[in-house]
Amino acid sequence: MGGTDTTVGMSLNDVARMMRRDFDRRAREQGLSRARWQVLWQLSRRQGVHQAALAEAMDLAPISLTRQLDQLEAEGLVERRPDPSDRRRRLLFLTDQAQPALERLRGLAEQTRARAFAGLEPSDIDTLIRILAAMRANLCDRPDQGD
Amino acid sequence: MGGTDTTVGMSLNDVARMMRRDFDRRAREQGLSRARWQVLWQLSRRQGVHQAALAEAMDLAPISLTRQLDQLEAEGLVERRPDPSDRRRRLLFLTDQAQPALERLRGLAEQTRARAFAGLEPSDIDTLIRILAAMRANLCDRPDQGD
DNA sequence: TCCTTATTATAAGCATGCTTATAATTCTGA
DNA sequence: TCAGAATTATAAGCATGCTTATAATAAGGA
Repeated sequence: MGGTDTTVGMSLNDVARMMRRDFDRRAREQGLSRARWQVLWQLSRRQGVHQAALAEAMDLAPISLTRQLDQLEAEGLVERRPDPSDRRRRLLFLTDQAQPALERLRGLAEQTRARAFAGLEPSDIDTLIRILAAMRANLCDRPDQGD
Repeated sequence: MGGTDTTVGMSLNDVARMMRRDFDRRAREQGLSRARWQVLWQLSRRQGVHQAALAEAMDLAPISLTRQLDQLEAEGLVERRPDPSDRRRRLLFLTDQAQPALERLRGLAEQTRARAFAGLEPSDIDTLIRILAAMRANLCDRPDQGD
């Protein structure tokens, strides 16, 4: 019993789900979900990465990325090219089509962000960013870590 | 372009997912997932509520709760009783079996919580709780809310 | 060299959230 | 009173995360 109520974790999860829902409602008409947009977003700053590295950067199981990439490739937003130096790998690139979609969805994300943080002090948001970074580091993938 | 990077929302989502994963790994051997435990947890403080009200309290779509309750009922942890005053409703109660499961899983949640917040100041955690409460209020279900 | 182990991508199948649709019941207002 | 609207629970089917398993390839050590 560390003192703090375990509900902090539940709240965090709830708020994340509510933001996801808000964004996905906005993005519905655009035909791109939050999850797929996030892949494009990450990829835009790591062109030429291979799938395992991108999955690690996003703290996602590689297989969770595979299906998103299948769809994004089918829609012509992402291209997979063989890696000449390692035939197991496939390198990832955005296509020209991806750029406008990225910008459009960035605008929607900003709307969700603005709604979620309405009325909060900028210093609070900075604190939140700092706390989340620390938590991410704490949780970064080592399955067997006790109390 | 509101100034703040949209990645705050993505980080929040990532961290929530990482906590969920950490908890579910611990809980696997107990046979109860985080989602179902959370239903028990909320129910323990609202015995006799009907499903729509519980869903609203958890900011969940009612149907999302239905399936969890189906399973919890099948496992003997939850009981649904007809509401004599409204035949559409079914009132929810924990069974005696639920209490030990609740306690066990509360311990696991505390482990995940401790890992996630390791090294953070208690004042930071208080700030986080306050920020999350404000965000939840901002996001509370009114689908059409722009920038 | 060649056998063993690790890495990469993927497949299969589960968990849990969602939207949309439906049936039963209740409420409401002419 | 009774027809139409709202509420409650549920079903069907999709999205997206996971674990576990598999096939191809690479790397490393006797």
